[in-house]
Amino acid sequence: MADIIDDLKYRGLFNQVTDEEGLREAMKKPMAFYCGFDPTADSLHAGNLLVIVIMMRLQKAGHHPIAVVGGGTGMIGDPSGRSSERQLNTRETVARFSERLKEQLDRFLHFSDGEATYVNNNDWLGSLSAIEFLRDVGKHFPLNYMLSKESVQKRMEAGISFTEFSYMLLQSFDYLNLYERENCRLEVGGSDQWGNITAGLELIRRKGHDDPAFGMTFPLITKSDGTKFGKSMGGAIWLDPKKTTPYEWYQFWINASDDDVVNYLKWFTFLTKDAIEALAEEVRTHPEARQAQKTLAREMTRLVHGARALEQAEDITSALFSGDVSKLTGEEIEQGFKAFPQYACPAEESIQLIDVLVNASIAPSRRQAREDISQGAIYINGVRRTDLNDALTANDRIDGRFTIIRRGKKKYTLIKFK
RNA sequence: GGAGGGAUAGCGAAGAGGCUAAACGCGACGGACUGUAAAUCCGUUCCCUUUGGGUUCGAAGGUUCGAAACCUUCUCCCUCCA
Repeated sequence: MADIIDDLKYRGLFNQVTDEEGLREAMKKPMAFYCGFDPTADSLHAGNLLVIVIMMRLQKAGHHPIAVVGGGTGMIGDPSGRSSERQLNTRETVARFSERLKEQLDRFLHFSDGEATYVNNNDWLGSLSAIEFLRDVGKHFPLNYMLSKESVQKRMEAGISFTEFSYMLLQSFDYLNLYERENCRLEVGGSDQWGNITAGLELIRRKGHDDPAFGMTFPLITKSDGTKFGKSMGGAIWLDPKKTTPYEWYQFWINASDDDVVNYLKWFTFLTKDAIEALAEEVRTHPEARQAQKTLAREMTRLVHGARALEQAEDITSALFSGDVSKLTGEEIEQGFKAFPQYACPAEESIQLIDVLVNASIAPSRRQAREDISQGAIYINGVRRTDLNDALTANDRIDGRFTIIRRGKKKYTLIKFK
């Protein structure tokens, strides 16, 4: 097995480490490491996946992952990388989010069979009294040290509450706890976590622990065009199939630009260096074949949603992008179109196309519907319709039940007749 | 408390009595091209079947044949002085 740190460096996932030589030495033996996840939503998103995959890499290299869900710190809010104060969530919300994250993380790291450990820092932070905290943690941090942190500095102008200011102490207390209870020797995180990680190491040192502990960060990833990674059509890309269907997930990755796709392969897949370099060569020589994008989409969909969902996503993709949806059977449509908006329509003899578009929310207004039709944006079962007075009839129903309407290049809506 | 400046379509920003459903830029959406890419080009972007109609320019009143534009009051924002 190649050196994990070298592998991370190759993949562009290495930002900085507190003591590289020391860590390399320590990693010759299996070690426990941790990474935190903030319960700020009811699902992890594509950006979080990077962190998960990095944990999996370390796990594959023989180390033991501890995933910490911030049920306690999530009550406070991490100021790192943020320009304004966080809106606090209720106790119930944080608890619910935490539970979701645990379920999602389990699928990748496998807590149940002991391959990884799950903890919620609410377990120790929730019952911690203010007095204890100030005596046992706060006493070890000079105010100057805290004030000089970048996360705090950046907020001095815009304002920062005492609550968020204190956040770093809570996270360092996490590390101390894991160090003492789980023999955890490494904390990893995005580069914005450097301040919090080093604060943890500081606390461990000041508590008189000699056994070395480490911190390592990876860069915050960006797209080549400078826009934020992990967004599509304004919305975030989630791991939860109810929020982002496997088909949408597959589409998100296959739409990666040539400039980004090789990076994504390095960051998110477990393909070897040789395999990645071969695909990079493909991008250079045969960009139109989009081998790299296809491989990426396949890998990511299999990883997150499994082989069966991948198969479905590929089936839907080929039907939709060949434009030949009319060949699909009723069964296939029922399976495949779960990913798309649907509209139940009364099965009348004939319905004005414009009315259908508006009723099914494909167009926001009749005026817009007319415009779409006349501009050639509307396809019924794969066939363009440009007549404003066109109507849907029984002939337009596949299997007597379905009509597939496409607006623009790839927005599909399934009309179900009943 | 005093003195000014501002509020215009998703956002930014023109307009200072009729030629304004409101320039321009961005965004968004369509189309062409293409590789489900990028770039580019073209079109649309308040609502309604119309070279036509309706409802808009912070809110409410008023002046006028006619107001986003003028007056009054109110609400909110910003700057300066205390």
